[in-house]
Amino acid sequence: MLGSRQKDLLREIVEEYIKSARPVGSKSLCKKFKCSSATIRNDMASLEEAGYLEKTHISSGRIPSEEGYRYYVDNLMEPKKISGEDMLKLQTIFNNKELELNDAISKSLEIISDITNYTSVVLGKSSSDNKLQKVEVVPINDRQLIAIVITDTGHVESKNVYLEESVTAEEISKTTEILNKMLTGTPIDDVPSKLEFDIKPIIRNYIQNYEVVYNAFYSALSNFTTNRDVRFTGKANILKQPEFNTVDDVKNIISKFESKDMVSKIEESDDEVKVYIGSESEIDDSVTVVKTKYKVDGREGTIAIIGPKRMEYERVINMLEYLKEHIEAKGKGE
Amino acid sequence: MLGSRQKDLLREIVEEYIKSARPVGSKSLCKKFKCSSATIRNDMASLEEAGYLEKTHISSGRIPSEEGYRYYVDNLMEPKKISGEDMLKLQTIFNNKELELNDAISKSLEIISDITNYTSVVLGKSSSDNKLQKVEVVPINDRQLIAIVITDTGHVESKNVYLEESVTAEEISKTTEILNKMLTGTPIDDVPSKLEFDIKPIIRNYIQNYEVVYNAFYSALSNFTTNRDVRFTGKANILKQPEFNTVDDVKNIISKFESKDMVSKIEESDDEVKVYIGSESEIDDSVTVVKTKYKVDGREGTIAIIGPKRMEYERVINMLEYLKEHIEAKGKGE
DNA sequence: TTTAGCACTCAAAACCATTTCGTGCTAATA
DNA sequence: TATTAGCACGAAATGGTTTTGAGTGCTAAA
Repeated sequence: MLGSRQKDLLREIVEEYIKSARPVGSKSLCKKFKCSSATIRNDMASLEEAGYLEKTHISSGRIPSEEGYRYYVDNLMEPKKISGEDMLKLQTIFNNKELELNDAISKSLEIISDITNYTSVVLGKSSSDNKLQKVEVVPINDRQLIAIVITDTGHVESKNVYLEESVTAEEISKTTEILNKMLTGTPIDDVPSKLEFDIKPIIRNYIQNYEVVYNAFYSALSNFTTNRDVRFTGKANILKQPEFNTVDDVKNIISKFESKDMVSKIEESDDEVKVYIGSESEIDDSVTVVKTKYKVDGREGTIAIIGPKRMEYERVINMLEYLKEHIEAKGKGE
Repeated sequence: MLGSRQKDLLREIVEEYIKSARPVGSKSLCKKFKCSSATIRNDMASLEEAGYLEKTHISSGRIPSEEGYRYYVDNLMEPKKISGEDMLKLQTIFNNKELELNDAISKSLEIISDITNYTSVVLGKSSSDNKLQKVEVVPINDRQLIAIVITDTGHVESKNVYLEESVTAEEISKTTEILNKMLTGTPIDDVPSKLEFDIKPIIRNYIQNYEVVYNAFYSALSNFTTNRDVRFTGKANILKQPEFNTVDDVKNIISKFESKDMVSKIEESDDEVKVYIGSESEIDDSVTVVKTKYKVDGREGTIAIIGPKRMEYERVINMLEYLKEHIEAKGKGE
């Protein structure tokens, strides 16, 4: 167990390192603790023993280890309160009634990225567990239609329908009617099988050239993009952080950011604002991810901030909490 | 004017440098030209005089200048023919009938990025000069609607409509009817003014609580995202190129890639495949952009490959030409 | 027009000494 | 027992020197 001065010391070291990005030495803490550097060194040694501090080389100052950051976040951070300045900047966004919720979220994260120099992400919830509410069909020309699928949560996805031969307008509208009658309320994932087993036989009875129509709609509606709405802001920001100062570091982190499974690693299922430090992030040992889920009338998403482990934890956590609250309030309020 | 051996020499130097990324010296070309290094040096000096070659320092080998690449692309490249291997990889995509055109384009560019280690971009045409073809309105709940706007070229954009008070279904459908009657054929850019001056007075006559309805639709339909459909693939690829070997180079190029006006600099209006070398690219002096416009029944877009100036020009140009052809064929064919 | 030969340049690598920062340890002290 | 002063030591960063190697320009001869 840590003594009280040791806790203070750990906090001081973490915060100093967050500010300066340089290993902190014993001498620099003397005044603050009103004792000699030797005393500090003794405590530092205990903290290192306990796994909360590290050295970059045998005779360097100390930097926090992953566990050190964790302990700081869990036990040492000051009570949470967003700074007035930060709040002000975000407020203007949410006061603007004109802005759609999605745009407001994007804009907020842009601001956060700009003022913190970290990277931010919005990740819309996949629509796979949504239910189909309506299909609209709009003719573009005699061989092409657009099918617009709307889910119960308001998600819209449009698909092109290419007909191999032209089909009369009545046949299209009859098909649309059948699709709506049969598919409303169907979970998106079940649409393909329902098309094949329930709808195909019915269309056959009503439509002359039913194969053309069926094939066209089947290929349009069978593969819904699990296309999530993903918006990154400030990917290049993280490069401003001094920890990325060799070519390899930079290349490595950029590659991670661009990789295909990046998105899956950001998704969050916890309602609280959570902090994933270094290896906990699963993205890269050198970064921390702060993220949370938001829920707006059945529609969910994740918002996340990615920065170096040496991140301004309090500030980011506070901003994210504030943002989450306001997103959910705006979602209800309007 | 360049002598015939000088042309051969320039070609050889460009191609060697593209392969090796290292300045090429006079001695290494002796065997190929069956002469001494001194002779080569003389010709190199002329080529440098003419502006086609450069030195990295006073006693280094030569590298092509921007003009050197330009001359190579315009006059020295071999006749264009895509390699069988590259073609094979792209063919599989276009043989897959299931794939939608947009997906096929994305997939092709993914492949190109993977096999070349360059970055590729698809840029859908902006919808600003499209005309509104239809507005569909779908109720989500009593305070929220979704307005779906479809253009004559098949572009679909959905907007959320938030009502301040609930409005009857009849009023909504009446409004929809009016919108469609008045707005069909209107260029997207003119929608806001038409709403205000033509439609507002009419709605007033038909709808009880017309202000609520009008305000809701106005804020939904007044700002169309000039949101272009932009898809980058392999942004991190360019970092594999040896020219980006200092931290600053890497940071610089990544920042350029992430900057807001990147998109506008990629758009292409020429039907041919065009090459923009270094400063011609307007993105960064260290990159080359190869790009072309494609047109599929009235819908246009740009496809582009971004790589170092030291790019495999022939290969990229050939692939892009092949791709453009097949996109347009597929667009017609189905 | 081509070539051999030579002097010269510059970048990169290797080497070395010096400085700086901060440590661990020991022994003395409060 | 906790703190402190003092000292020897380690590693990184800094800066200067030398060496090496690739490749050039120029001149004079073939």
